[in-house]
Amino acid sequence: MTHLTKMSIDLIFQNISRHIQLDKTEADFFISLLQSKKLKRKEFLLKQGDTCRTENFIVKGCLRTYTIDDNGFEHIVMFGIEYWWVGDLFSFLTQSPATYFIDALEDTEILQISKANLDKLFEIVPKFERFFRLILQNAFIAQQQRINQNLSYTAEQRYLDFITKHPDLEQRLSQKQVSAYLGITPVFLSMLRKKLSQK
Amino acid sequence: MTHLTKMSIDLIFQNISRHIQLDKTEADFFISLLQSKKLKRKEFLLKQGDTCRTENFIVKGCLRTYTIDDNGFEHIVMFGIEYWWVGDLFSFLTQSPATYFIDALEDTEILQISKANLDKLFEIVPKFERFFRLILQNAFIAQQQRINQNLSYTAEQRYLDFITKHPDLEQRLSQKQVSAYLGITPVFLSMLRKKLSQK
DNA sequence: GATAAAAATTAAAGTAGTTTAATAAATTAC
DNA sequence: GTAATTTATTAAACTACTTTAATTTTTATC
Repeated sequence: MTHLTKMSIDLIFQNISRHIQLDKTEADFFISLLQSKKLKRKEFLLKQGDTCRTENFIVKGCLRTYTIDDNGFEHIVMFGIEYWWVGDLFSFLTQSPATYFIDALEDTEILQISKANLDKLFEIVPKFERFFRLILQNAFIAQQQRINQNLSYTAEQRYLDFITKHPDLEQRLSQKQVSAYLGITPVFLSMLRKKLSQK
Repeated sequence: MTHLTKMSIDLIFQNISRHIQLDKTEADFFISLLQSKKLKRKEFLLKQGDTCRTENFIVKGCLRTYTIDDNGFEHIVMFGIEYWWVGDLFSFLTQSPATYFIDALEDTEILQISKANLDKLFEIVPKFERFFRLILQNAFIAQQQRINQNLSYTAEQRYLDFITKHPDLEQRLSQKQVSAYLGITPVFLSMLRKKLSQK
């Protein structure tokens, strides 16, 4: 745990002010509930089975939330980059063992809020109920779209959609990570890319 | 639009009181914002391209939210039964054309709240921000689990998981609907069932 | 209660995506 | 800066799931 920088504070308020307006007292109180943390590439934020004790706002870097199946294959349920909130929500809310692993794909800096502090925040500044409802709404809609695409599209269509919708992310990720998100093998993604490049 | 019955009012308060507590004035105000509607089996609540003007609480019956792909196949992103809220959230929030079709798989009764009335509700009884945040949290977690299963499991595993987790639903749905939810063809589901029954 | 329509079953041929394995290219680490 | 490790490519054999089509069973309709 390191000291909160001015830059990271600015960044999180930039995110928050898109949804709710805070006065000075509310803003200061919110900041007092946060802790800063840095993760080296490949370092874990959460391991399956541990309890997720914080919700995490990414100031800089890239995280992935994933599982490992019975055959040892990784499956990525979400990536997180700057401005995203990440965590294992179920584990966080119920303080029960986590379903997911979360680790850093780049050196990453996050701001953390504990469950106790978030509960306190909701109680003292109820506006934050609204903030997290809005964040959740967006995440819910994005997830529903992904479910629909997984049902409706071929791997090729999903890949094309991914690079169109997230050109920024595609730059930062290895093909292995992209394939683990799309639900195909790295070998097949390589074949798709070859085929598409020949068109 | 029909009159709100005592039964449907009781049912929605049963749902709400699991998350927030209301006094008489708040409860009466909430009820004044609702409208009741009945749908016959096969009737549409929403069609792709139309604007989703209400969020809908199911009092009785069963709805499905789905898309139709370029080849005319239906893909179900969610079922809704008693106590569930359904709608096309993106279309509802932005009042833009809907992505999804929603229709009734059984004769169904719902309670509806319009966007204007929900906005008013949040303003006058902010506790409802919390209520919808909690509803959304649960829906988000369930969707994330489904994404993970679509990535990690074979069709057989997903089917077994579905009937274990939703034995009630399985009873009420045709195999065609179940297959459109699992992301496989009705033919393949039939083959799976035969194989499993022989074990 | 007969007829029509929709859903489920079965089988056989076809295909999108996997697996395995070998090689090449890129990245990491000392 | 070189060795070691990880990632990407390619090809060939394989399999989970689809497609088509014919038949049976169930459900809906008047």
